[in-house]
Amino acid sequence: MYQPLPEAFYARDTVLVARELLGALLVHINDEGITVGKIVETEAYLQGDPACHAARGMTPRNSVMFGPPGRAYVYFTYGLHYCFNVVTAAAGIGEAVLIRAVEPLAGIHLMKKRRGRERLTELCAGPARLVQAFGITKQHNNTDLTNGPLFIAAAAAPPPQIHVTTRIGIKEGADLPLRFYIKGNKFISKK
DNA sequence: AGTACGATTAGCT
DNA sequence: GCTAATCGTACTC
Repeated sequence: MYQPLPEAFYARDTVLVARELLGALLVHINDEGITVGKIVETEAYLQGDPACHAARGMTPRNSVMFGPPGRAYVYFTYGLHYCFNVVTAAAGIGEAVLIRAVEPLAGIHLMKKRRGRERLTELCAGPARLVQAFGITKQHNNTDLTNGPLFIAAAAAPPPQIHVTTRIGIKEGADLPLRFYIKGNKFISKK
């Protein structure tokens, strides 16, 4: 029913991918059930960008970013949270798009159970929140988003109006306009 | 071997 | 608005 976007979708300019991911559907199927949400907020992390994990060369943690596009880059931060990215561009480049917020569409009961929250706006508005709501774990790091239980499907609606701002929660590169979200959407992580 | 800190969140003032 | 929670990672000595 949902068809994963092909590797060719991810193997393009990272900013373009970040913009075109808005409206696309994040899908995860596991033994607990299926969860689906519309991607409403993304951030691009680029080569030569001081905020990018890959900016200072390859390390064990960021090596996935240098791998083929269309893989999941899941990293641990603040001692208790995970964030989910899609690897973009081409192998060896080290760029990715952080998925920052999703609008819940299906599997909402499961999301509520995983999050321990009832309000829809508290389920998937924030990078670590959506990871928890979708049951994404460190086991998904480096998994193939074009062929597997965790994937992204093409948008069901025409391209949305996009708002561009600076990125959230970073110190270096904080002035770059690399955050994208769907104008007027109620499930954004922050105004 | 030691240490500083982070692409966050929740709860409290 | 402020800050504790919490630990893997990267970097220094």
